[in-house]
Amino acid sequence: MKKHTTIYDIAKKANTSTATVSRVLSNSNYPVSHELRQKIVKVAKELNYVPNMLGRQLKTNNSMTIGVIIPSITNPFYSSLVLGIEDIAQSRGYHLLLCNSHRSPELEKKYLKTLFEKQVKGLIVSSISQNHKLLKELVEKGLSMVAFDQTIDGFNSSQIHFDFRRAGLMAIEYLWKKGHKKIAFISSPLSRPSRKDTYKGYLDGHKQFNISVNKDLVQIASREEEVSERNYEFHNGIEMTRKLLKKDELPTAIFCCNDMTAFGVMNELAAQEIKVPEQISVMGFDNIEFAEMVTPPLTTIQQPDYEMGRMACNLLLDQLNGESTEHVDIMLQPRIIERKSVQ
Amino acid sequence: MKKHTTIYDIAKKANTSTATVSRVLSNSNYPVSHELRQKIVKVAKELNYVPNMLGRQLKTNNSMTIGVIIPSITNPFYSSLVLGIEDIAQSRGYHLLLCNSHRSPELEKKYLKTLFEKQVKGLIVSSISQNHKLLKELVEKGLSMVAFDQTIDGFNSSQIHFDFRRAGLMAIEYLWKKGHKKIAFISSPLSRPSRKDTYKGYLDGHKQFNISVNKDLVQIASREEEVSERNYEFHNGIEMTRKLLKKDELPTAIFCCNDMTAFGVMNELAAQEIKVPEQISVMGFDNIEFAEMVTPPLTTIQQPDYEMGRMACNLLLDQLNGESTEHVDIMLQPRIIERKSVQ
DNA sequence: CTGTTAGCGCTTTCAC
DNA sequence: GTGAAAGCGCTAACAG
Repeated sequence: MKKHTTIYDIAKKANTSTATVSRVLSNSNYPVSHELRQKIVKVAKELNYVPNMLGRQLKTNNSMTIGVIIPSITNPFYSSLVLGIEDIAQSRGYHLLLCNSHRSPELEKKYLKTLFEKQVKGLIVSSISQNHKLLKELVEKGLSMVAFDQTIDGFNSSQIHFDFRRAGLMAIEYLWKKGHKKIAFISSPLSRPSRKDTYKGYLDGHKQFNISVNKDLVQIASREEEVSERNYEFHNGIEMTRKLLKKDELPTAIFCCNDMTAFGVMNELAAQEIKVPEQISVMGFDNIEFAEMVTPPLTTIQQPDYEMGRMACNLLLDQLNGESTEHVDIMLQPRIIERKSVQ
Repeated sequence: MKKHTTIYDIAKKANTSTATVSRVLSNSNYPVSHELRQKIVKVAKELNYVPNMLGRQLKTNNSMTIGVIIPSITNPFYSSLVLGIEDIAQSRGYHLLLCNSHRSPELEKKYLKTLFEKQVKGLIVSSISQNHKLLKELVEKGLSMVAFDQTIDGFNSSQIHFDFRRAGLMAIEYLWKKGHKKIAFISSPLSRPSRKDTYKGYLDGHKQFNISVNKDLVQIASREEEVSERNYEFHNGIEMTRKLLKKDELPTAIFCCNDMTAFGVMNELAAQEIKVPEQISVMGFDNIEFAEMVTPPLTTIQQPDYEMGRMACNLLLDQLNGESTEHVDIMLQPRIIERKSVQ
């Protein structure tokens, strides 16, 4: 584990200056004679030179690294999102610092700080915190960011939204057209704006199609997710279904706040020997990869996770590179994916 | 987006030197008088100081960042692994650079190089490349690494293995004890040592329990996964099941190389109206989160993904911090998770 | 305790 | 085309 060779070593051996070596080895388009150039490249190879990017980064104040903060990579929605982000980042020469906030505002805050200290200039974040003071501060200090899921107003930053409210409405419309009038809603707590909007859409749909809302059919968890809990959504789906099935009036269809919850619902229905979709239809939300893998394959609403990731990253990098200074606000539209869980 | 304040600014305003400021602000245990210390902290706050870690990193030659290279974060096995890694990294003050190799040796190589240039001193890798020349070079140059899945010999690095061969054997033993004698094996290509070992275990089991191996029951994909293909394992499971069901002799149980493949198998069986487990039992491998969410819940072999991630990261960081210089080789043992897909 | 100073490895004026 | 030299922001001898 000896000393690494630096451009200084190369300059010495090639009888030239560090300036010229730098010009050649950093692919600058600064003119350097062909012979010298070749010599430098040759010597660099001989000495087994590996550039130390920290030097460059310190000098140029550009770390070519972006940060990503999400609740948990274990959630397939986020893993697809991150894959999309990383694919673009990689193709444009950036690396990606991954941070799982575990839905903890404290952790999120810590990450925000340390990423910024590491000179991350671009951030893609699905913020859990209600308090955007720090985020705002950082943006003022020069951080570029693209936000997901949550409307963060009051400062300049691009945002990618998904029309949850419309999605909720579309779900009800779809179910209503299939003849359903007793449609349950099963959800984890409405602690995120996205969930609230989905629920609003559910209500919108009832109004629009003149279906009365039966409170017994709305089962929203009151208990918040524990930070370290695994498979929370799934288990909550089970729990809420049990509650639902104890009520006097049973639904003919269940609309779930996400696919994992829907899996829990289907699981409990199967346990109680209720056939999906023959006796009760189930509709999910997200269209994660597994939605097509369960039996019956889940009818759901697509959130274009991978594409959202790519889009977010391109947006961010354009912004970072000054290729586009204006901040965009994108509202992606839902699409229903018909499979077999709704009849 | 003005100039950031540096320790120099603080030193000036607090009438002291950068050395002292650094001592205070970097939590060094170097003695500094209480008054001066307080003053520095106060001024730092006033000036809204944010340390620039690049300076420190360049100086100390320690980036407090580790790299992770995996095939794809979209695979739930890897996302749990990465979560485990990140949880430990975070708790020990490190950040994590995530790289998806997409099973491309070229991409893997590129990541290896760029990570090293970024002064990443620790790496956790599930290598796809057969050629470990570069990896070896980097380790010689001072990179610490922990490898997964693949035996990389010839140089010092910790490795975490899983006993795939024994797992294969255990699966057959389990199935045999349930009375199965016609056990199919469905797998993606045996391009990774882990898969080969699983298959060896399958054969071991047949030998041990005196079951003759019927080649018709062994369906291993010949077509390699395309780099950008999504849900490959799932679709391969479907495809191989179709092939299998065309044969004269049908199995009473199917052992799959991983859970995703098992989902494909179950899906196709359902499509052909074959009941699981009444008519054919299905056994998976990995115990990803979704294994308990499908219907029927999948009986499978546990690979302790999250724990492996934590372990790998702790190992790596101990090594980096010189807390343990010896390189460990760990072989984790399989455990059968009984659910409902085997009868 | 405190300050001076010399870099870490690289880029980038600026002068030649 | 080329090189000298001044830093980027920070830490760590070393001297006092």
